[in-house]
Amino acid sequence: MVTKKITIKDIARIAGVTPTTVSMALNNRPRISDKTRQKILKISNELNYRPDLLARSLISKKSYTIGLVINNISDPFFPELAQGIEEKARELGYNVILCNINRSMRSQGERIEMLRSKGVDGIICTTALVDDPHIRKLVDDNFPFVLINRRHYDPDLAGKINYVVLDNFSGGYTVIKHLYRLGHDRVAVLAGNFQTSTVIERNKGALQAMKDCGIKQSPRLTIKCDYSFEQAYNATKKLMKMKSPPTAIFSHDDNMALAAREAILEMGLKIPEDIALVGFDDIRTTSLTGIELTTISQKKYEMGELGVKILVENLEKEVPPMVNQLVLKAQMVIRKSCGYHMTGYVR
Amino acid sequence: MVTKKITIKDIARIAGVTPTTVSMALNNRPRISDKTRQKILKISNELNYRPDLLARSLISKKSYTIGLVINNISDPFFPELAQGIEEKARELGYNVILCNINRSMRSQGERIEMLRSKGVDGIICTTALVDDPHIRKLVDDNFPFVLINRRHYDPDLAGKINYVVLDNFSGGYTVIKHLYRLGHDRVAVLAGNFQTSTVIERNKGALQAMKDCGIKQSPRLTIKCDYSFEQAYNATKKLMKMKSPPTAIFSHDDNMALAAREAILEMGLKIPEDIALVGFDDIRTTSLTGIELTTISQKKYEMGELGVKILVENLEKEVPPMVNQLVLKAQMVIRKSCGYHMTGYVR
DNA sequence: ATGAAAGCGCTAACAG
DNA sequence: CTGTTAGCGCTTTCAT
Repeated sequence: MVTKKITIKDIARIAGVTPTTVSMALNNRPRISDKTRQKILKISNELNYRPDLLARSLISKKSYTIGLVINNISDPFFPELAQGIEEKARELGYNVILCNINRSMRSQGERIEMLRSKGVDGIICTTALVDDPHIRKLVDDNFPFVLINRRHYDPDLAGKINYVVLDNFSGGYTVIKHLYRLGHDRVAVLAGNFQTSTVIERNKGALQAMKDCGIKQSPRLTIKCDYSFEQAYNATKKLMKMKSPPTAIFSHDDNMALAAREAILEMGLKIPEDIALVGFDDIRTTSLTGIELTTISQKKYEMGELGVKILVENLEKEVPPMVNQLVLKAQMVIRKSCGYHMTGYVR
Repeated sequence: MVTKKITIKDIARIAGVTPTTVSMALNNRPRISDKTRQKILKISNELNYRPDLLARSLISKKSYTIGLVINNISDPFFPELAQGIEEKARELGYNVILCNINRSMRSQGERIEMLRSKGVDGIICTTALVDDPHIRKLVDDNFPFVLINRRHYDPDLAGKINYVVLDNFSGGYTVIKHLYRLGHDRVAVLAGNFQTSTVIERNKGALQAMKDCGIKQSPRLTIKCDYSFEQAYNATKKLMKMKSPPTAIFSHDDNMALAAREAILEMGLKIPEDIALVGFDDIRTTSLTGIELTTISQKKYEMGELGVKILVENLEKEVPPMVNQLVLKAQMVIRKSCGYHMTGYVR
């Protein structure tokens, strides 16, 4: 049995006042005499009083809790993001309910419903698809939320959704341009899920760069791997066995790039001598000696912080605040896997 | 403005019944005519009714939410653990509030209080110190909780605390024995925080193995690095500059081992030729080609699942269930960093 | 400066 | 089968 719960009634009884007074005293409201307040504070300390925030939320319609919807906390992109979110939320007085949806978009809807039922004040979603009906519903219901690393493409919703994203187009563009200048005009792309803005934009950027460089990309060189290590591994093996294999691989995330690396090394090939490799996200592992993956950096922690900041502004401003749509600049981290350190730019 | 909230009152009014009936119908209680139930269900669907779980919790004293206290979700040990926890919790009908306490034990107490105020049904704690007063308080209050990867040493509490841990003693023992058999009798230890059972036991195991092997360990070879990458990096540099440097390093976690690796490689030394290296935890990065760190495996996902399972059993059994203290077997993953593949066991 | 009464949304005990 | 009443713990008018 958990020890009996102390309520303001108990304190009131002991202090010889009413619950109202106790409530007022504990919430530092004015119009309570110092003497009474002190007495109440003392008793509440002695009894180890712990306010029931659920009861308070029932009245105030504020739970000071936000929901975080992510694919999978084990994907190395998310821990830092989640840390930024949790720590910023905490700083602003909020708790975070974590929801792993593991790629099942069906479950995304349920989880969002659950979060709303549990009274979260807002939601941070990192899993939205470009035509996601659940996101549309949130907008329709005027429920506060922010997308991180995702956009929604519905034109009706265009100006209404808060988001924090990297400039993914520019990221994809930069990578291909970089590779081209290093002499690569046959670049395979290991792509994520094409239902997400992230992938669509990275890919668009890549294609645009190819076009600008006069490369015509064979569709066979763009392979949908859905952010899966295994799929990327297998795809790479297949790519390298082609009659004329690519001379470089651009992976939509570092995790798949690491998978490609395993495949490549296992085949006895060398990075970057035999094949250049570029990732995306700049997860920690990429900087280790011997890995040294060229990649696009993402300030994951800061993105998390920003998302929370925007969300909480929405929650706490009386007037509906402006919609915030942040697009962070993409920056390339050049390491050894692209071969830059060996040759520099050819042209 | 968020769209006005639909309550059972609204449904009741429309259906021409009382809120009680609606409540009963929606909760699938017997004694409601099928006709009424159907009508109520239909209306509640049409109105997009979403039950207010906070209100329900206020009565039932159950929130179906558990608190997860960890140091830092960005530490690579935790994401998989958290995933196991979240997914198992979800399967059992619970949500998870994530609390990063980032090594500030002061904050641990506050976070636990906050979680309890928010009405969590139980707590999973991965940060407890061996004499942690907050844990003692939970026991005193009879509040349901489970430690993961931690034990508490208070003899009064010995039989009362649920936990899931690896056999850390055996882990430490195995590593040293392994290194000794490979010819290493001068092994440095990069240690975590000695206020945790994890570290105390890993170290005890290591010392016992040294004793059994007839090694007398210089205290200068055991260095407290507090699980910090930077501290481990610096410590390694210092170690390697000693007059007679160690021939092997045992790190209390993989993260510090990777730091040691960076330091070693930067100094132009080779692993394992110049120095053998063994980690702990078997995080993903360790298996990559070129890293190939020998380590002690931890089934992080499963530990998380087990923790939740034990906790929820505690929450849902009418009779106070047995205390569960699970000690999982430690298993070594031999890769290249210890040199086994080159020499095998000498004796 | 304090108290009395009402109610947040829901459920449970007891009637009818 | 359904309604009435009461109450979870807290806050919030409105009195006094």
